[in-house]
Amino acid sequence: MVAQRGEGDEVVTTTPGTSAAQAAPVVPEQDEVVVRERARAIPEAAVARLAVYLRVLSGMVDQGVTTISSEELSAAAGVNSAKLRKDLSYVGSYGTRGVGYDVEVLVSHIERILGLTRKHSVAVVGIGNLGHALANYGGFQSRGFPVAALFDVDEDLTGVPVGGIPVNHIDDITTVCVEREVSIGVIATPPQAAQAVCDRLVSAGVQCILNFAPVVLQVPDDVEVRKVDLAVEMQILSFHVARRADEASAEQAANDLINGVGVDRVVIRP
Amino acid sequence: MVAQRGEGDEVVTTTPGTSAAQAAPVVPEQDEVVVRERARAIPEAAVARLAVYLRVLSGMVDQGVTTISSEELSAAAGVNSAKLRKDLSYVGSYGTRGVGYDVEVLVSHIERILGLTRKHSVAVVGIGNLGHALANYGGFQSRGFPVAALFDVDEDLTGVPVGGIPVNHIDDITTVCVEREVSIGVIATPPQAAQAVCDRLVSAGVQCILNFAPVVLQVPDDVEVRKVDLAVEMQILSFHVARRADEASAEQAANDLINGVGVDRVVIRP
DNA sequence: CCGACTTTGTGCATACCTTCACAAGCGGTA
DNA sequence: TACCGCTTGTGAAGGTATGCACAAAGTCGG
Ligand SMILES: NC(=O)c1ccc[n+]([C@@H]2O[C@H](COP(=O)([O-])OP(=O)(O)OC[C@H]3O[C@@H](n4cnc5c(N)ncnc54)[C@H](O)[C@@H]3O)[C@@H](O)[C@H]2O)c1
Ligand SMILES: NC(=O)c1ccc[n+]([C@@H]2O[C@H](COP(=O)([O-])OP(=O)(O)OC[C@H]3O[C@@H](n4cnc5c(N)ncnc54)[C@H](O)[C@@H]3O)[C@@H](O)[C@H]2O)c1
Repeated sequence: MVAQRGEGDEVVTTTPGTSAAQAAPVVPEQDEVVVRERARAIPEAAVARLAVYLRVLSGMVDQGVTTISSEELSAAAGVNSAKLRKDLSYVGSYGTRGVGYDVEVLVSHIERILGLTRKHSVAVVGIGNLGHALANYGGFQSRGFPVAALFDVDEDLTGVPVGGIPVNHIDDITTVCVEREVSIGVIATPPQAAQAVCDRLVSAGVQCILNFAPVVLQVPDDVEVRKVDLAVEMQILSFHVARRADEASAEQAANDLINGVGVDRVVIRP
Repeated sequence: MVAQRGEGDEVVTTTPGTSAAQAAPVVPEQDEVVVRERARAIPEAAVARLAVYLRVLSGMVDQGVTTISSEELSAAAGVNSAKLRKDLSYVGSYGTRGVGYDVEVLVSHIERILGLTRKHSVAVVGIGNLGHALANYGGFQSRGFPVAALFDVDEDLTGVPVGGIPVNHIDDITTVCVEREVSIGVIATPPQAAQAVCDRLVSAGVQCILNFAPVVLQVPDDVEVRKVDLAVEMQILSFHVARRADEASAEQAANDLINGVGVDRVVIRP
């Protein structure tokens, strides 16, 4: 077991001399304060799933469901129920054995872990096809990610309101981002401009970036980038089509073989 | 070692009686034909990266680069070079020791593995904000994923050309998809409609789906779904913001502690 | 209050992925 | 040809994530 669970362990201190008591896997060195935080212990994959559970649970709340079992929730989220329970155990133990989880309690705890108790203002850069769609999309606002600023290099767009917010010129990015406390930057510019835009966002103090441009961004260690890359998604799907076709033709070939030789059955091994 | 590499091993057969020769990890049962295909052996994570390498390499071709080392390519793709070499080894051994990889050769082999030698026609369902952006996006066409059909339930849209293609009514989905050999369906409808649209795509024979609607789709085993979920991406970023803030405040608290007690240094353990 | 039943939380085995480290192989050079 | 330096390809190790299976812990009916 790696994760330290339980409510009051955000900060564990070991005053020099008084050590040795801890059942920690790593022995703290002499004269050292060990600060361990729960957050870091949650695997990234689990975080992504928690966000999905949260959405499913929100739907449940709307339907008036008050309690849900891991089996039901996992089915709705399309995952294995053991995995779901393990994911929830990172958040804490808020279920009742024999009953399940209280939906509202779970929602509030997942929200806390995901940091959704704070507001996260979003800036969209590049108000073209995609930028327009994003700016007009209501799904951000409603989930606690208000779009607070829009930027484009095109001067014809400057001042034009899109989705209720006037577009700013890219040159004002630092001032506006600081002023409106932007914490997430969304890049929807052509690929050529993406790295430059990213650099400007970073120097404006933005530490989280969602990138739609098909380029690999280079950023400092303290900046978190996530990319949405449709070409990659398509190609992964294409790979699966190809794999399926290969399998089918292999099976076909094997079956032909059977008809020639005297074999009983064909097994496709993983 | 699990992966069977080399060119001519797509179909390995063991005729009954003549077995025992194979150095396979699993002993084939009596009277059984074992068909093993290379494709399945490539980990999903590697496939996603191969798509990224492919794009970087395409850029290299345009710049006139003919040869590239794993070190250079991995830097450009933002991954560890050992990982890159292992990923490429799934594709085959096409590098030259002491030199690197021939860019064009690599491109063609990755394209082959990803199944990009075939054309994959795409249908977009739900021509709203996002659907318009997708239909107008040139990036699909240029990468071998022509948008071949658009669908919407809104009759005012029927027949209206978007990005050069007239919108069809959703009720014609089966006929049109079959006719135009659609192999990938993109769902850009409101969440409420997504599952129904998905079902219709599946019964039209579409086996690959890219879903933008924030719902978990239920599909048969032989259908591959990938989702693009902006809310989840945002929430993962939010989690990192929260984690960073926690770390900062923990360190702050610890430093305060130091000033009170007599401690030498603070270590934040992973 | 008890016992049957349900469901959580988690130890453990397994599978998967990443990273290191280095032998093998290749081109260039003398 | 023989050597040298560079880079690939890949065992092996380590780490992370997944899924099973079950004890622990609760509910609920009697
Ligand atoms: N449209 C889609 O559906 C879609 C899908 C997947 C990926 N993408 C990617 O998203 C990005 C945007 O796509 P799009 O179709 O909206 O393109 P677009 O050409 O319609 O819009 C790009 C916008 O960015 C602005 N821009 C250019 N340089 C800029 C800079 N330096 N600073 C600020 N703004 C700048 C342009 O003025 C324009 O308004 C591209 O990288 C594209 O590859 C788009
Ligand atoms: N707009 C964005 O930037 C954005 C971002 C992330 C996710 N999404 C998601 O993408 C989806 C579409 O978003 P949008 O902003 O384009 O919505 P939208 O309301 O602008 O467009 C939805 C379109 O789907 C059509 N539609 C509804 N029911 C349909 C059905 N049964 N069959 C076919 N078409 C149908 C509607 O007529 C409309 O044209 C939503 O699920 C949304 O959550 C959108």
